[in-house]
Amino acid sequence: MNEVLQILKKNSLSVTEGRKKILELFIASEGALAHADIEKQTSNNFDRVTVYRTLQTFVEKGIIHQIPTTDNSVLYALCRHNCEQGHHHDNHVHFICSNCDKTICLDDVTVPQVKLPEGFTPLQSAMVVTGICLDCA
Amino acid sequence: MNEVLQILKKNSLSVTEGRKKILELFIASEGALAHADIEKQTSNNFDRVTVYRTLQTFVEKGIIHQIPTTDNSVLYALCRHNCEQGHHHDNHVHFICSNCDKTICLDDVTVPQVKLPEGFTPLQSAMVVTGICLDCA
DNA sequence: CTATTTTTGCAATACTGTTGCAAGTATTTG
DNA sequence: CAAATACTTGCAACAGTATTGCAAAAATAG
Repeated sequence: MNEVLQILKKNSLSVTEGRKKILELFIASEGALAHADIEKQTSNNFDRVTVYRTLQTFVEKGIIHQIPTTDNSVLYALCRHNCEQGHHHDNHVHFICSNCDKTICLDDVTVPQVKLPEGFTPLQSAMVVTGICLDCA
Repeated sequence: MNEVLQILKKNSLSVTEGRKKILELFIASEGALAHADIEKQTSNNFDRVTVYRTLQTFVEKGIIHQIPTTDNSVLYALCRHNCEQGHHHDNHVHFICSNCDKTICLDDVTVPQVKLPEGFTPLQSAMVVTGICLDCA
């Protein structure tokens, strides 16, 4: 409960109902959340615009990070390993369960380096693995 | 030119203007294409719906594959290494240039295997690397 | 060339995301 | 603690993106 306040303060964000609620959702949820999930789970207590802006703010502050998908949706997840200043978000692997459709951050699995062809300079890498998760096994 | 017909026949698809044109676009383009690119480059000769349906059909047949991104757009690219039946699409690395914004399939760079925590079974892996490409170096 | 199957385009609809601005809420400071 | 300031929210309007049903048109099979 206090965790939420700490995070907001630490990032010099005003403490508002919306931000508290949305942060709590992320903390409570195991996996990643899409914008639509959040709207549903807050029972439309907040304006769509507010949710968009809150997510954007959280991404900028490095509180959450975005996960790439192939289905035209963007997923968001908490940065657990207290990443600083919005850097280093993408160095863990994301797992999407094809059974329960949950997206899980494998915080302990780092994205391996790959050898790129001559002339390509890597800056950031993202990796998404699809398969069957722990709960569905 | 004939390549296009071959591909369509091989997948038992009717040969139509739209499909031919869109396939030609993919063959001509080095990188990946978004739905919007295709609409622009066909000068709106085809209905938006037709483009959507064509892309969907091509994905189902395994002619093209989707590339995950974090900005709510889906990119499509040709499967070069004649993947069969829609399998094995995601085993090469995709590169997005942060300078020119092109997305390039690195067909020769395969996605490395990662060790997942106990209980997770991988089926498919996708990897996207962001950085500076050959042309922008 | 005709019959059948497949694909297209239109219309309607729904979802997703963004911006400006006024009103409201949170924080700062004296 | 109250007033001043700064920040956040909600509304309205808008733009872009994606989906579905159905009738017309085109492609393929016989």
